[in-house]
Amino acid sequence: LSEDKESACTSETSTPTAQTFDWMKVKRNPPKTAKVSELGLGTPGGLRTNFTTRQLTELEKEFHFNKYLSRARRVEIAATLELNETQVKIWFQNRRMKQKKREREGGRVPPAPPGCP
Amino acid sequence: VMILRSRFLDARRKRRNFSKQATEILNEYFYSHLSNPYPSEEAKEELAKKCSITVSQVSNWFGNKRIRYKKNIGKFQEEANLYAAKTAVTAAHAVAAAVQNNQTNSP
DNA sequence: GCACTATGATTGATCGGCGC
DNA sequence: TGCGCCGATCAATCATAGTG
Repeated sequence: LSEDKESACTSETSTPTAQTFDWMKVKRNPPKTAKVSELGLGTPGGLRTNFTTRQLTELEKEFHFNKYLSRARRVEIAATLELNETQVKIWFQNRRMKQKKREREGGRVPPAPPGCP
Repeated sequence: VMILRSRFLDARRKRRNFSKQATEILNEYFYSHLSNPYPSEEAKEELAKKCSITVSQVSNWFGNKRIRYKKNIGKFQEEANLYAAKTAVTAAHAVAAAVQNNQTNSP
């Protein structure tokens, strides 16, 4: 028994469909990615950092060893890979979710399709 | 640097577009819930079954749809009206049925 | 065949809620 | 009051499929 009460800008003059609901206005704050050196160096804030192959490889390796990181380990990895502790923390969180997703609905459907080019 | 791209030449590859009817079902839901196009987990499962795709694919579809829709509402206006009309017909049938029922049950 | 657009998937990061 | 985590979502991008 739940109803959505989204606000709508009813500027309709002839078109029944043309409302702007709140979800269409949602805007995310830009990433605050600072960096190891908190002074304006390295990553220009507001950009989605692209991890290098080396960083991803190391993170992946660590993940297989531990699904969760201790504060100390996080600091080490962040320093080694030149990333924020936050970035490492977020990476692990996303990685765990990815893992869960695979286990959940990725448990099958690998049979060899009959169609062959 | 460019080699970094080849790093993930993994899954995104072989991509299949969903069937015409699957897209039809997803769009119907999207436009009939345009005020709040966020299907619940249960709704996603139901849509996934009807469309013969996974729940994740349903989530991806709605995620992409919402972002792309609000990015350029005008571009989807035609599509929006199309599905709005479609659901309107359904509603009309319901109303007609109600009226019929009402007339036969009015002393 | 090739340029351009439509579309499904991936992913670093954000948002709101929860537990400690 | 703050922090880490979860679940969902955002937003930008990648690579491919479809269209002209």
